[in-house]
Amino acid sequence: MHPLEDTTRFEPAEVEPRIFARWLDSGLFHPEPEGEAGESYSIAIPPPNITGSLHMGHALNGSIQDVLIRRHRMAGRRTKWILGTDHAGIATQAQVERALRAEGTSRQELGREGFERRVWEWREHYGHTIVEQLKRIGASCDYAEERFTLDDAYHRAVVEVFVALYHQGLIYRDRYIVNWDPGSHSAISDLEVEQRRERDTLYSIRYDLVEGGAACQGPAGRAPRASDGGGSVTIATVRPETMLGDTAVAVHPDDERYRALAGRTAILPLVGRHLPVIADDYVRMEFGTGQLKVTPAHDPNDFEIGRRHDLEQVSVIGEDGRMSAEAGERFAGMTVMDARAAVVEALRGEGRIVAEEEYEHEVPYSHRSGERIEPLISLQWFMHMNELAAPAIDAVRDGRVRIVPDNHRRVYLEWMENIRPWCISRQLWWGHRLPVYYCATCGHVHVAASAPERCAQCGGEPRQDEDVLDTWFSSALWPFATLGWPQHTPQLRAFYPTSVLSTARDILFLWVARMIMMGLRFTGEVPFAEVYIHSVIQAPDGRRMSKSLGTGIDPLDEIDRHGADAVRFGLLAMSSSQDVRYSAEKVRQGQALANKLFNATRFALLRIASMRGSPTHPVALDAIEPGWAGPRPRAIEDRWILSRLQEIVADTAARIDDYDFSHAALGLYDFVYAELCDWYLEIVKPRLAGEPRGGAAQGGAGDREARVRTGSANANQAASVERNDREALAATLLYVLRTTVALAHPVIPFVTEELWSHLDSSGGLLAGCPYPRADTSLIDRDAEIELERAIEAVAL
RNA sequence: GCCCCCGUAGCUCAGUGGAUAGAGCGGUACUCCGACGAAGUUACAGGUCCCGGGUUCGAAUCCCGGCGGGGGCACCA
Repeated sequence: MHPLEDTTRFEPAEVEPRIFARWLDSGLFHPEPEGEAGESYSIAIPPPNITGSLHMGHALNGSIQDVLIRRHRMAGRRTKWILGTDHAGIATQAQVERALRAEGTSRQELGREGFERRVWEWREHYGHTIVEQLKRIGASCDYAEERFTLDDAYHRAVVEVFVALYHQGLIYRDRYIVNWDPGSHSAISDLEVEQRRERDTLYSIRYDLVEGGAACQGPAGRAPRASDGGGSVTIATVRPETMLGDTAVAVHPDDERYRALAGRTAILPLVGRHLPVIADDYVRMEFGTGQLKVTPAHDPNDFEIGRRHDLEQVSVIGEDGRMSAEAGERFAGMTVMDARAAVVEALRGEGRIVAEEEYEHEVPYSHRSGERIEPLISLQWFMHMNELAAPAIDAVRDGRVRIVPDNHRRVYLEWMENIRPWCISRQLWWGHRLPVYYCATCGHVHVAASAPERCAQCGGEPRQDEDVLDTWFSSALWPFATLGWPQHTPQLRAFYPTSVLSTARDILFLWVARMIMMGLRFTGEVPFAEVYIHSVIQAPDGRRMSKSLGTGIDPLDEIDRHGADAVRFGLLAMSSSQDVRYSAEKVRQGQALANKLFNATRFALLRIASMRGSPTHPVALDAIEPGWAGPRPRAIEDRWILSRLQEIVADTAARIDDYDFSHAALGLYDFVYAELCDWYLEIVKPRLAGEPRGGAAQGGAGDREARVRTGSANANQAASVERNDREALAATLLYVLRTTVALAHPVIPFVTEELWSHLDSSGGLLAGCPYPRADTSLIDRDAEIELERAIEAVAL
C-alpha cells in the first residue's frame, strides 16, 4: 500500500509489480485439484509458441480470459487457468537453425541429438519470455503448473494417442501427393498452405500423336493434323517444366471433338515417352484446348486421375526443389524456375508452343516458410478424419459445444463436413518423434509406445522413424494432456472438461476443431463447453498488424506508456464480434478511468478521514462502523446512486457472461464518470464538508448541490447536518466505492487491487473477494426519476 | 466459384422492427469552483444511417438487387 496523500495520479509502473507479486504469493492463482469439473471454472490458454513474444492478439485474448477467470474466481468457483507453451516445430527449428548459421554451423553438422540438445538449451533461455510477458498484463494463470507440449508427460499422451489411432486403423502410411514446403524441407498440411494470386504465362503446347488408331476427327474438320500424319493434341499449362513428368493426356468423355482420341497415344516432346490418351470427366471441355496433360507426380488433381487410371508416376522434381534425374540429363539439377525457362526454350526451338497468354491464377505458398509449395509424391503418415469428425460435428450441432459468436458455427460445420485426411508427419528434428519402428532387415513396421527389442517378424533390429509429428497433433490434446491424461489425475477430474476456450478465428480448424475431435475420442467428453472467437485487432489504418509490414504495435510498449489496466480496458472496449482497428483512444480512456477511480477513492477517503478527525487512513468501512450491516441512505442522491449501482452491478456481470466485453468495460466507464463522479460526488461534497444540506449557494459544487435541491421535489426538507448524517454518508460512499472497485476488478485488476488495500482493513486481496451481486432491495425507481429530473433541471 | 462479415457524426464504434439515431475521441464555446491540470465540468456544432427497389401502420434494423471493403473455403490445367 502506498499513502494516498502522496500522489494525485495513479502510477501503474510503481503499482503493478508490487500488486502482481502479492497475487502470486497469495496462491490464489493455483487452485487445489479437488472436486469435480462441474464445480470449477477452467480455461486452457492457447499455448503461445516458445519462439513468440507477446503481440496484440495475445494481449487481447489474455485480457478476455483473465476477465472470465477473475470474475468466476470472485464468484466463488474453484478456478484454474491452465498455462503452458507450444514447442512449435517448424518455427522453433527455423529460429534455432538461423542462430546456428550465424555461428557458422548447421543442424546437420551437430547431428540430430546435438541439435535437439541445442534447441532445449535455447528453450531454457528464451522459452519463458512470453510467460513473463503474460504477467505484465495481469494474467492470473496458474504459474505454479506451467506445461510444455514436449514435456515427458505430454509426450506420453501424444504417443498413447498415436498408437491407439494406428491400431484403430485411423493412422496410416501412404505414398501420396503432399504439399512439399522446400523452405522447411518438410511436408505440411493443407491448412498450412495459403493461396496467392499470381500472374503467369499459360503456354499451349502441341504433342504429336502416334500414327494409327482412330483418326482424330474434330468437328468441321477442325482437327489438327500434324505433318507426321498422326495428328496432335494441344495442352495448356502454366508449369511447362512439369511436362517432363507427364504420363498421359486426358480429354473429357463427353467431348465430341476429342473423345475418339481416347485410346490413342501421344508422344511427349523433348522426352519421347509414349502417353496414353485417356478420357476422364475431371477435364473441363471449355478450358484451354479441352485437352489436358496429366502429371500424377506433381499435381494433386493429376494424382487422382493417375490413381483412377493406374498411370505411371514420374517424379521430376525432388524434395530439394530441383529437377531430378528423371527429368533427364538436360534438366536435372536445375531449379524449377530455370527448368521452366529451359523447357520453354527447347519447345520453342521445336516449334511446339502454339500460344502464350497472360494468366492470373492461385499459387500455393507455405504459410510457414513463405516459399512456393511443390506438390510431390512422398511417403508420409496420414490420419483419416471422417470418423473423428462425425461426433465433433454432432457436439456442435446439438450445442454441447457452443461457438460464440454463432456465425462461426456454420464455418466450422462446413469445414468439418468436407474434412480430408491430415498429413501428420513432418521431416523435422524438433518435435514428437513418431512411435514407429521399422525392422532394418525385413522392413516390418512396429507401432508402439516404446521401441521393441527385436523385430517380431524376423528378429532384426528395429529403427525408429526419423519424422516428427505435426505440432498441431500435440496441440489437439492440450486441454486434457496438460492435466495429466492418460493418467486419471485429480487435476483431470477437477478441471476437465474446461469451461471455455477463447481464441481468434484463424486457428478454428487448425486447433479448435481438432481438440474437439480428440477430446471426444479419448476422453468421451467435449474439451470445453463454449468457444469464444474474439476479434482480430488490425492496425489503426485497417491493415493487418504485422512486424514485417511495420504496422505492429507492441502491447508491452503500450503497457509501459499507459499501464496494464489501460491496455486491458482499451482492448476489451475496442473488441467486438468482428475484426476491429486498434484504437489508441480506448486505451487512453482506460487510463483515464483508472486515474479517475483512483482519485475519486482518494478524495472520498481523505475527506472521510478528516471529517472523522483522523488525519490518516486507512479508513475502512468496518472501522468506521463496526458491525456494518449495509448502507443507510439518508438523502435522495444516496438512494439514487445505490439504485444506479445495482443496475451496473447486474449489467456488468451479465455482459461478461455474454462475452460482451466491450459493453462491460464501457458500461463501467460510464457509471464511474457520468454517475458516480460527475454527479454523486459533486452533490455530496458539501455534506462531506459538514455544510448544511440545501444551504445557500456558495459557488462551486455547493452551488450545484443547491441547484439540485431546488430542482428536487423535496427541496424544502433540507435538514441540518448531524453527525449521524455524515457517518451514514461515509458508509454509503464507501459501500458504493467498494462495490464499484470490486465490480471493475476483472477488467482493471491493478488499480482496483491497489485501491482495495485502502478500502478494506482486513488486508485481504480483492482478487479473492466475492464478486458483487445486485441487491434488489436497493433499487429505487422513484429516486432515479427524481434525481434525473433534478439533473435535467440543472442542465437547463 | 461457393460461403461469411461489414458499410451509421471528422475518426473508432454502439444501436438490428417503434418516438427528436447514440457514445468515446476530435472540433467549438465555457468553467478556473473543495479528488483528478499531459486534468475536470457543461453546452453547442456535426448524420440523404453506402445506393436502388420491396415488405410493414412504421425500416439504420427484415427481404431482393447493386456498389464498396474485409475474411474463410475450394484440385480447375
